[in-house]
Parts: sequence; C-alpha cells; structure tokens
Amino acid sequence: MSSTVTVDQIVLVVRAHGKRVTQPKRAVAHVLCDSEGHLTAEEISLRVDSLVEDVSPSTVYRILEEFEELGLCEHTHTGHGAAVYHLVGGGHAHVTCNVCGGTWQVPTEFFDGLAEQLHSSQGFHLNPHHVALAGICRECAAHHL
Amino acid sequence: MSSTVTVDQIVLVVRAHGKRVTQPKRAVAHVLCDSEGHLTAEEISLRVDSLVEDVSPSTVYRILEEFEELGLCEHTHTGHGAAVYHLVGGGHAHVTCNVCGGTWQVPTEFFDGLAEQLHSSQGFHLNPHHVALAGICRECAAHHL
DNA sequence: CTGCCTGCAAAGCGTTTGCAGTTCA
DNA sequence: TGAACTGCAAACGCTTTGCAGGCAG
Repeated sequence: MSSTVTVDQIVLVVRAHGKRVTQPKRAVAHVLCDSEGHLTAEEISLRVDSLVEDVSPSTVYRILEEFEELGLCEHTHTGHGAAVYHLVGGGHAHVTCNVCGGTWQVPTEFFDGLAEQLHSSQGFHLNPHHVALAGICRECAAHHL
Repeated sequence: MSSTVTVDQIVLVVRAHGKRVTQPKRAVAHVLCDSEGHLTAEEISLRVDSLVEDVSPSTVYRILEEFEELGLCEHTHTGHGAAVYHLVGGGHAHVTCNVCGGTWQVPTEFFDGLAEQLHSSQGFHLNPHHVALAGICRECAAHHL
C-alpha cells in the first residue's frame, strides 16, 4: 500500500464520471492500491488474473487508459522496456537502470531546478512523471568496476 | 551539420576497429553528420535511401548499433514514439513534447543538479542522454490555453 | 433493455533476428 | 578467398483495435 488512495475512492470517481464499475476494474484498482508503484501492464495483468478469472490484457490496458483519463493513474516510459503504471499523487518520479532494468522512485523535488531552467530558457513545461530517466544503479555500478 | 564529427573520422574509427567500410555505412555516417541530430531510424533510413539504393531498415539498425558500440553515436528514447539517434559529443540532452511529438535539445548542464542529487541520495549514476524527458512545449502550451 | 464493457484474435508499431547471398579487405 | 556484411522476410515485445457477445445500470 504505497498510496493513500483506496479502491473505494477509485470506484467513486469512476461512477462520478458515468463509467461503469466492473469486476476487472475493481481488480485493477485493487492491484494498483496494493502495489509499491511502477508495475508493468503485464505484471498488473498477472495480479489481476489471480483475483478475477479470464481478464484479458487488452482489458487491463483499456482500464488503465480510463483510469488515466480520470486522473487516477499515469504511466511512465522506462526506455527499452514496457511502461510502468502507478496511482497519481505519490509525489515521485522514476529512474531506471540500463543494466539490470530496475526502476526506483525519486522525489519530484529533485526535478524542480531542471524544470525551472527548462521553463525559463525555452518555455518548456516539464512533466517529470512521464518518462523515467536512465542511468546505472548503485549495485550495477559496483559490479562494473 | 550540427556536429564537428566528419564522415572521414567515422570511417577511420570503423576501420580502426577492424570493421569494414561499406556503402550503407558511409551513407548512414553522412546522414548523421549532415543532420541536426534527433532523427529516428526510419528518417535515417529514408535519407540513406536517397543516397544509396536498396538499403534495408534492418541494415540501418545494425549500422547504428555498430556506431553506438564504437562510441560514435547514441540513441535516446522519447516516450511513446521511436528512438532518435545522434552523434555523441553534442553536449546536449533532449526533451519531447507530449502534444506535438517534437524533440528539442537542452544543455547537459541543466541536468547537473539532478544528477548530483540522484548520486548522493541513492548512488544512481544518471545518463541524461538515454531518455528524453517529457512535457509540453511553448507552442502547444499556448494553444492549450 | 440499452449501450457500455469485455474477451478474443488480429493488427499495429518499432525493432531484432535467421538465413542465404553478396562484397569488402 | 573467406569472413564480414547485406537484403529479405519473418518474428519479436508492447500496445491498440475490430468485432460479436455479456453484463451493469
């Protein structure tokens, strides 16, 4: 449970927007609320399958897309691999290791200086959540010595 | 001509590593040297086709991969779309607009503060060139008002 | 009962790979 | 000459889409 958002709150938002609340949607909401964030669609799909039978990956993608439109979750591209999904409001962005493929959270504040420079120099509005910056993590850097 | 690297220099490096210099490789080198950076593999392939007949996209990918191994060029992931390729040594990273899909260069120095924070807080070595940060560009932000 | 939502399968995009033939050194 | 390189086509991983049926409201 990495977020303060609950399944019930997600259900309310979905209904408030005139969308229907189904078993697959409940399951996806549950997985997102119970996770530590940054799960791929495939991982979400696997966990959903353990809650509800026969939920197809395409349905998971459609539900994640709906949740994004409702401002409930967002996805982050991590370079080579699949995108990761997480509930909004965590106050963190992501970095990915090019060697081991792991993903970590970093406080959004780390991006403040960069965002300010981008905005003042070229009028660019940074969204630090939408892509994960790449690099090499502590462990992989140590192994590479 | 956005870089100071020349086709001849690339040819020398390729030969120095015992690799062969072929027509397709010359053409890719030419396109990279003549471009302003951040071209997708498809765009490179199209421009190569205007220089040499019947060069397949897979060959372009293989040549770009070889150039990367030789430290001549690198690719940057831009979120949803295709990766962009450019010669190394430009001293700049990239940002992408989520609305129009455009890509811009930003000085690597903009990332210095963030890189320092990532390193001191979690030992992460940032490579600012490998992914393009996302956001909304000046024009699209204005249109969205 | 109506139309939003779903499962399935197929297609899509960007990229990689296997293989037989070609070409550079 | 022979290893490196190439074109073609097929496969790949991730994601989206078309369609016929199913279920929420």
